[in-house]
Amino acid sequence: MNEEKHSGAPMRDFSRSLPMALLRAREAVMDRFRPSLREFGITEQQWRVLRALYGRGEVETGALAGLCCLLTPSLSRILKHLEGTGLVSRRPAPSDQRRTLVAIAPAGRTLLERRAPHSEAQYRAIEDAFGKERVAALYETLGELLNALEKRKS
Amino acid sequence: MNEEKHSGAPMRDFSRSLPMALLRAREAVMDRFRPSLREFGITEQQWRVLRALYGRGEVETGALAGLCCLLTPSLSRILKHLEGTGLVSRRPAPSDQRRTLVAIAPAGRTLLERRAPHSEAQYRAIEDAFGKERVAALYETLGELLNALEKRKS
DNA sequence: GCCTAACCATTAACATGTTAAGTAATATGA
DNA sequence: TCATATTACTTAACATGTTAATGGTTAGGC
Repeated sequence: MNEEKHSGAPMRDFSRSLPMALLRAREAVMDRFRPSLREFGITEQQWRVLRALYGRGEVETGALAGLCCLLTPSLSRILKHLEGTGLVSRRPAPSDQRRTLVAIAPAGRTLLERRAPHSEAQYRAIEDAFGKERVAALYETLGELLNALEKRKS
Repeated sequence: MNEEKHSGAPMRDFSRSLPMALLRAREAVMDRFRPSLREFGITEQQWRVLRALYGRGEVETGALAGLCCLLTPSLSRILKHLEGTGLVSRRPAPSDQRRTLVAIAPAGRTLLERRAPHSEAQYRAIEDAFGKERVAALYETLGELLNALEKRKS
């Protein structure tokens, strides 16, 4: 079932889509974190930015985008919002006026430290449900997949 | 390094974020598919819809959303676009006028069958880079993670 | 020093993600 | 059968994803 007759090779089964499999898994994980994010009035991406800035001093916009896995246009809008609500601060780099240095602001630090325990609780729940060693192994596998794919991109 | 002194427990390292790890991996994979999607003038989500409809006859909107891992508001807009460009067709279900039945149209089928070989080529490249067995094992692990998380959501 | 290329961030435009509200059709129960 | 709740989809509003274009800023060659 779920197949068609064609001249060429049969179509790959839809369940064997790597992007879909990764997306589904990510959504299942995020479902655990979304309630607390909503409770703190912050989006997933805004959280990623605060999370990346925490304990890191000033970071350039481009580097921050890499850390958060965001494209710079998205980050640009997110920073505008975070700066507006006083969670981060921005200033041009003294040595190079093209660059912008971003840092977490006191309000951002406070928000992050308040939500962190909620986040950790969900991590524990996930490890309980799936197994701590299996979670660790998954990090390992995903990191290796990254290494394998990032060399020689076609 | 990358730590701070606080009263409570130390902050989880940013590299140990499961959503981030899954997102990074997915982005690395998608980087392989995006050029061909662009070449065929279609977005990732539009492709997912065509891919899900292919070989499946008529599908209700709600079920289609589940198959594609899309929320229904997003799918609603995507279907409007796909119907406008003649890639899918929609009609109300005869038995229940609330429901909408969606099917892939001939133009959609043609587009899908033309792009499929490009997509398969990238799958082969990924399997060559990471190992066919390791890719299969990853599908397995992600599926089991899904099972573990979808029971008793808190 | 000056012109140009390269660089970095932002803005623009369109598509999607996310939550809430709206609308029409069906099911339910008094 | 009629009011009500429920269901399925759509719209709305705001935030982000994605690619292209814009606008300052610095670097290099001359």
